[in-house]
Amino acid sequence: MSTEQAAPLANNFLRTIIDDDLKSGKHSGIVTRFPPEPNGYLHIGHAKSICINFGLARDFGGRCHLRFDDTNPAKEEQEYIDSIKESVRWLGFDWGQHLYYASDNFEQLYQWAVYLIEQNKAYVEDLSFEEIRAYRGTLTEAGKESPYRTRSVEENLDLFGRMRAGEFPDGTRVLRAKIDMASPNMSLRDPVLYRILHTPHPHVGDAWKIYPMYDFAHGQTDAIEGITHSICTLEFESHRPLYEWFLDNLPVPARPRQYEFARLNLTYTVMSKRKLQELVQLGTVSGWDDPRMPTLAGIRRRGYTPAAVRAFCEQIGVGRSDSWIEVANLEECVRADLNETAPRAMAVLRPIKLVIDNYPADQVEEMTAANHPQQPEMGSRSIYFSREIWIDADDFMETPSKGFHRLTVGGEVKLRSGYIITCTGITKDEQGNIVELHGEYDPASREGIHTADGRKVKGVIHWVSAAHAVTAEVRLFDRLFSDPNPDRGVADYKQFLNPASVEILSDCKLEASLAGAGIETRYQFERMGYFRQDPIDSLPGKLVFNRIVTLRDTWVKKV
RNA sequence: UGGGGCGUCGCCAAGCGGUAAGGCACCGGAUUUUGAUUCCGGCAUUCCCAGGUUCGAUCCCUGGCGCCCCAGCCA
Repeated sequence: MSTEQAAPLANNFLRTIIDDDLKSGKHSGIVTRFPPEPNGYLHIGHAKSICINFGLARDFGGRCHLRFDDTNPAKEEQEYIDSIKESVRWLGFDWGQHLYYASDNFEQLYQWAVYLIEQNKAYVEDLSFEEIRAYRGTLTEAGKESPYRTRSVEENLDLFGRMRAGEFPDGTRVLRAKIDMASPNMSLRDPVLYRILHTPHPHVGDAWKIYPMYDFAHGQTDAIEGITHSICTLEFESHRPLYEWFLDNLPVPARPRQYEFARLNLTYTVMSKRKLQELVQLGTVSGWDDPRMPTLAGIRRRGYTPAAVRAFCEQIGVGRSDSWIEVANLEECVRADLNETAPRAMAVLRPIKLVIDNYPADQVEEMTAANHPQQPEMGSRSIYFSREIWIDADDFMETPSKGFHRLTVGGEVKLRSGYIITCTGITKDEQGNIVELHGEYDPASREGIHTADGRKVKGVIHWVSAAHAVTAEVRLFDRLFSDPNPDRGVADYKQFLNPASVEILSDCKLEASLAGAGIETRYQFERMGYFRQDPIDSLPGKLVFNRIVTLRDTWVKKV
């Protein structure tokens, strides 16, 4: 009898490796880590890494650390440390007590550097930045050994100690590992271990004047924390031999392994921190949390749910081949989640008035509308019907195109949760613009979409009673770029910016129940998409809703 | 043309020598007071190409082709 898991997880190469390690007894449990450098805001690509690392730990009964890879104080700030923690928590993951900083290991790393010097495996380099580069050789030519490579252990120890003491200015010396200047792998040509930086550090203050490089810190930190599987992106693959060299040549307490996966690329967006930063600085977007940004702060503000982002990461899988995921995939995950959980409501975005001439001017009816058509347990709410209502301009066409089955003069349409109405005429101003529509309702049509004579009305549109409507601003977002791959080629990615990536509608008419909308509640404005109040700009007296994502629309595609 | 990787449906992705999972997209059709949802059905005789090994190859071998990464005192 086998005792297999009820819900088999999608397989991927990392799970296979872990499965094997657990079965062979190499490890009795796994420890992973998510190691961001606090030099910016996290984006959807980081979400993939977070889901992989925390997800693997969860699925295999291990643990995942949150570790700040803070080895370069010149780029790091407390603000980023805070935002990263917040984003990881928002995504739904918990590192428990396991919050670490690479910088908390600076003393140990320093001692290990001294150890390497004593083993004659590291030396202090006096060559300039330019000279080091020249000596390094090229991809096809071996490098040359530095004249300082043969310094005595004593001199190296003395110089390195003085580097730490702050005796030398920035850039004047570095500590290098003595490996192989002729290695075909560039990262093994005597890599720099430490550089002098008289810069205060966001976590350890001004305790240090020298800081370890990523390569000298990462693997050793993994070993100190007991990480079993150190998972990073593909571009670090060529660093793996160096990662292992340090573990082989230092008295580290454990032997972690590095594995690489393909980073996430999304169509219609740029992911590089540098470019996102530029968009913020140029004012192209309102900030790191602009709802159009692929940052976690941005999609969070827009209204994407953590569950949807997690589902997306699960769905795209993990592999080693460079991939470009279509944004439609992400959007579909958001719809799938919101369709289940979002209560329905009606909102008219581009209002046009419809006067129902045969409805008493002083009458108001209270009608009941289900909050979710497939989930009666979500209850219902009251909406009001009166003589004058708002309908969406897009739902009326004076000269309808073929296939249009919304309102047109002489045509009839069902008002969702209301009556069937017929449009009897249009009132226009001198310029010929439509001022208002006129119509008549069928008192016997509250239920269903059949007319008194048994015909079936094809169109159902949303509406809001003019006397009861709440006015709000609604922001509609589109993709930031109009090209599927703005990052491609040498051309400036900014030329692909979508000039219409945001549309602000300031006179939208919402049903009264929305006036008390909670800031966290996501609604489906029927037929218009999913919306939520902007957590920053929406105020009690001035409602502002963001459109999170549209509904699928098979009609616009046919037009 | 140094080294390291990758190449399975439009986009992802399982597959690990035994005769191509799944998701998204797309195309039908049903249900529907959201042109939404849901539901049913369709969607790779073929796995970059060419040889080879084998009874049998997407999986092994050889040779091509294409793409990505590496020459920061960034991570």
